[in-house]
Amino acid sequence: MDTKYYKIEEVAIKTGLTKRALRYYEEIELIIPKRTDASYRLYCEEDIENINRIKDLRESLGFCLKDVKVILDLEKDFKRIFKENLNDDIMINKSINLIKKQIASIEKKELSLRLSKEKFKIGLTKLEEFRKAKQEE
Amino acid sequence: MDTKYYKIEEVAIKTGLTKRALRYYEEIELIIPKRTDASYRLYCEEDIENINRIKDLRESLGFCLKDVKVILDLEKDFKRIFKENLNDDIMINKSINLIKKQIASIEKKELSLRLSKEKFKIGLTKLEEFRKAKQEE
DNA sequence: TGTAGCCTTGACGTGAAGGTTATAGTAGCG
DNA sequence: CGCTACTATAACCTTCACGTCAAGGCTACA
Repeated sequence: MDTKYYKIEEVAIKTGLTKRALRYYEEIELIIPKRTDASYRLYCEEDIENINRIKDLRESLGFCLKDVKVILDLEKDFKRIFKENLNDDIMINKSINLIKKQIASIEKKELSLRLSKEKFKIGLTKLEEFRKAKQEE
Repeated sequence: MDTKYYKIEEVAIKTGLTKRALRYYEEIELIIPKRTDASYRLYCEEDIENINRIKDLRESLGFCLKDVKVILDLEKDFKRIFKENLNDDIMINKSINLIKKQIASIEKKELSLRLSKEKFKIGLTKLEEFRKAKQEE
């Protein structure tokens, strides 16, 4: 496999994170890139996908990096189960339960968002009507 | 108006926040309760509504307290406009634009959540099928 | 009137998520 | 070979959102 690798600055530009953030993510074992002989970090495509995923989970959805780690670890287990055709009941059930929890947490957030949006939309309509009335005054 | 007022501990229990958090919210001018003569904090119903809103905006939606302040201030303006029947074009337009921004930001979050949930659901189905297949082995 | 159980204001501590600065190694180019 | 632009680690600094004492004031009730 001749996978393409990216150095830290390219990744920073591609993802919009800072180099410090990327190094920090390695510090907390969230994204661990390969290294060159001179120990330059080398990120592969999958790393970048995960970094974008992290950005989204944090910025849009308000997960902290600890939560994010749980999610990424879950997906890792997940891939291993299929790849290695594991027959580990305990692990499979653990993964299933964790996924269900994540889905429930997402659905809770979705509900909050819907309600919040409704509130704003009603306000918007009222304000626009108010403005129109004032203009016709 | 004989509004009901609550002391800090009652509010903490009612809202699930800590007393320290409530004091902090006052420190950053997010929720500023009235005071007794002995300067005990007295929260009214509207304060409590706002506190619950803050909880939701933060915990579920991942807004930081600064963002929350912008939103609450917006709602305050909003109420003033109607209550005082203001004819301040600039303020009305500012409010409308801010609300639109908030709605857009919420819709972005909704999209992220939908995608994230889809991903988990697909994974869940695959895992459950996998487990079933293993059990029948 | 005393005392238990609230409340107040400081002031310092803490964990998360990086920012910043300093010092030094490395890679490519003329 | 030297220069420039990258990279590395390490150490310290910052902001947010509170937690945690400490020292003292207020209130209700026996």
